[in-house]
Amino acid sequence: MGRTAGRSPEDTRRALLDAAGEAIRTRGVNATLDEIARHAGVSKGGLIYHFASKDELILELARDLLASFRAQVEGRLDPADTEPGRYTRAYVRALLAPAADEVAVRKAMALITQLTTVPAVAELVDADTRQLNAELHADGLPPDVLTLVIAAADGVSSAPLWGETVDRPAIRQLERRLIQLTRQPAWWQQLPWEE
Amino acid sequence: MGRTAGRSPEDTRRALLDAAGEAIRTRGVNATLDEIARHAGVSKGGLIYHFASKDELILELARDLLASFRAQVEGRLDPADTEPGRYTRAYVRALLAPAADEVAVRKAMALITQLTTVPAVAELVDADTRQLNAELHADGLPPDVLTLVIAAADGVSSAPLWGETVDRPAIRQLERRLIQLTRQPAWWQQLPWEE
DNA sequence: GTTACTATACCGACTGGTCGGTACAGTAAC
DNA sequence: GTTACTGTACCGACCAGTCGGTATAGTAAC
Repeated sequence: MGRTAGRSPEDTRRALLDAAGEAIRTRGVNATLDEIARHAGVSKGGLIYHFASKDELILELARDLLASFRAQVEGRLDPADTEPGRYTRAYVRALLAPAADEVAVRKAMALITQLTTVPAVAELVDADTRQLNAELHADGLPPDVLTLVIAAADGVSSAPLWGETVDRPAIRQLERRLIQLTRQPAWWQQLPWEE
Repeated sequence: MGRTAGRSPEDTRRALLDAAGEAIRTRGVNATLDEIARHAGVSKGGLIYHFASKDELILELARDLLASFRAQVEGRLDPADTEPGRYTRAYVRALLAPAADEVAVRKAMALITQLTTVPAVAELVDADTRQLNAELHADGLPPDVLTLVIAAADGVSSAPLWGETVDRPAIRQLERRLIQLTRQPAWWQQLPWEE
């Protein structure tokens, strides 16, 4: 048999990556190739046609996730915003914003942690993190404020790892406050010091 | 052969749990029983003697990690501190303090995320998180301040997941500021609102 | 406009190795 | 004699990767 449905190879590839993500997120990296393939409406042979090995599939999935996260951040840059901290604000929005793809972004975090068992992926993630951090630190905010804002954003995005579902309104408020902080870094730095 | 070294069964059990943690942290849940056993200086048969199955070993490891984290938090409760937010402060200290076991606590986070691929562990973690959250919310702090403090602490502890090593001084400062915040929640709530 | 051929995009049966778990006989410490 | 193992041998399941086959689209000579 050949191309049965009117689906383009690129669509199949996409479907395979999505299916792999879904499967690995729930079942871990021991998710079967067969399982992934079938979930994408393809046979195992078809999967292998697109991705030579399981490791390659996983590596490609990792690349895809990192790239899409980058795109999320970049997409949330405010063109009208030229003040220091604009990139940090986009970062916060990407991690906290309750858009339709918010779930996707945050679930991706949980997924990546699974993928890092493949050494090549671990390196990839490490390099990407370093790069992202460098960009954030070149954003013009005082380091101590940046540390807080990044930590808070990361914390919220890591919450689903523990199965917890944080309530939306609280996150929205936190988002607004964090962004406000990047505009008034002095506020945080002037927290009165007792003792 | 029999008991070769003068090691108590409890020590062997401990060694097995530690070895399992180390192996799974680096190689994922597909780490071999044989591998784990040898790393603990025990044969595979010896491992099975203590843990009937791999799932049981993993489940026990998860229990151990959760319990030791609880112990960490409890151990950092200040007996002289009776103000609202005392439990939250212990939580922050447990996650951010640069003690000798700090690395252990934070690495444990990365490990647990691996273990959650076993459904029973996922439930366990979920239940534990819910409980912990309930205790934190019953700590007398305003919810919005609590959200920030928890998120920031979680964020720092999740950083090693991405391979990044955050610099100590920055974390120490953040720790002090977060604890300060729990003592002056109004400060955060009075962050001026422009726009 | 039919024939011939090629490239693409798969299918699915099979294989070879890996790994969890079992079984058991022996053995050293307590 | 019980506990706490060692060491070996083995079974069965599962699974990644291989491979021969197949359907379809495109191309191009005639």
